[in-house]
Amino acid sequence: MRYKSEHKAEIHQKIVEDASRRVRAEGLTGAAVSAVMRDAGLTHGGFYKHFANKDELVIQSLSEAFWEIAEFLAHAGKKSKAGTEWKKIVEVYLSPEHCDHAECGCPLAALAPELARADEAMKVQISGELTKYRDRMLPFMPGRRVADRERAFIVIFSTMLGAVAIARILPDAVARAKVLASAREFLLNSF
Amino acid sequence: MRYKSEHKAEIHQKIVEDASRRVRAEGLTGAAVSAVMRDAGLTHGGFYKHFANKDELVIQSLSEAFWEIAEFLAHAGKKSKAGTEWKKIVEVYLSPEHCDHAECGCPLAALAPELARADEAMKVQISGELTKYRDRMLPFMPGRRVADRERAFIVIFSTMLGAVAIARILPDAVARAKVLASAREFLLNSF
DNA sequence: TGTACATCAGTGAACGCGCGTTCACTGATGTAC
DNA sequence: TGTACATCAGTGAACGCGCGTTCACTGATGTAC
Repeated sequence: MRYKSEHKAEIHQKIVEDASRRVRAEGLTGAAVSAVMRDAGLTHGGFYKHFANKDELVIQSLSEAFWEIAEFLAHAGKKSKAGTEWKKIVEVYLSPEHCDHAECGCPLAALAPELARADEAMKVQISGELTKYRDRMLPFMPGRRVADRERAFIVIFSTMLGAVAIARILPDAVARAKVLASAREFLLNSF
Repeated sequence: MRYKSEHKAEIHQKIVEDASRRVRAEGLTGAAVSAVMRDAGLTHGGFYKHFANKDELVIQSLSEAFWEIAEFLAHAGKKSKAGTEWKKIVEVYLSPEHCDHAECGCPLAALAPELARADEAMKVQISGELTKYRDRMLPFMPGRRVADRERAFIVIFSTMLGAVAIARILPDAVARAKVLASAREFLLNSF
């Protein structure tokens, strides 16, 4: 059968978005070809009409993840008045909702060490995505000079992703909330 | 053939230490049964004379990893005078050496999101190891009351593991050093 | 306007691979007699 | 003291499983004549 001209692009995007959720929820190897195709209502054989190989899907799903979270945090930031956007970003990043929903959260909190172990070709792409993410967040970071905001990005996001990563290990919701709250108070009092 | 009474325990420990390195270097699935047995000079079939299953090895290798890094940081801390131990710990944790050698470093920096995705039975054990790690570090943390030191542990280790995790993604050594230095300066000026 | 053909997203059987796990077997040594 | 047997860490072939990937095929539709 033949399809409308938009059809292929829509299916492609559906696969990428599904893979992006799976990768964040289950790890870099969590988006199996047959699983993402099944979710798109197709069979595994058609995968290679959309992607050259599995790595291409992984890269695109990471790109999607970085884009989604940057969009989400930027929107949250924009609701605050100038100079305090970073506080709002800290609050939503360190919220129980973000902690409990890795599948639509920050790929750094969900995957950072796995990204570090990716092969050379993939790492080039990943660090490119990371740079875009940082540049997107930079206008909202505290500090007057660019260098100050770059340093603020590093320490704020390090602390946030570390706190979320630790919290997610804990089985007890109260303990998780305590970790998130400690990191939030610390950061909000630090700039 | 039969072996000396210590022999089995020695081989067991060798397997665990090797698996601990592999897991930190390559991820929670990075210590394949055949690989760790080959490294111990044995064949894969003998594995089940030492462990009930693969999960048991993973848990023991994580326990080993937490123990090793706690030992290392505690020794570093003890070299400093009372009240400043945490500064020494921050320095060695955020050193390029630690960043470049995940295989003998902190399992949180190397594996945190993967630990969060472990199944229920494993997570119970892992959060137990995390608690032991925290209790081991607590005497060195800044703050007079226990609650203060607990909060200090959370924010200091969140920031440190986040910074190391981000740095390890970057292909450029200078950029990595900058991330580590930013986090170090931030923490040292925060308590 | 009607017919023959090209296109191409999607199908599903098949492949090799690495993995965790099982199991009948080996053989050096400690132990019972 | 010498012999028969039990022990048990280690061996290596074999298993099923899920994975990424390939490929001959399908069939609805656009296009050329």
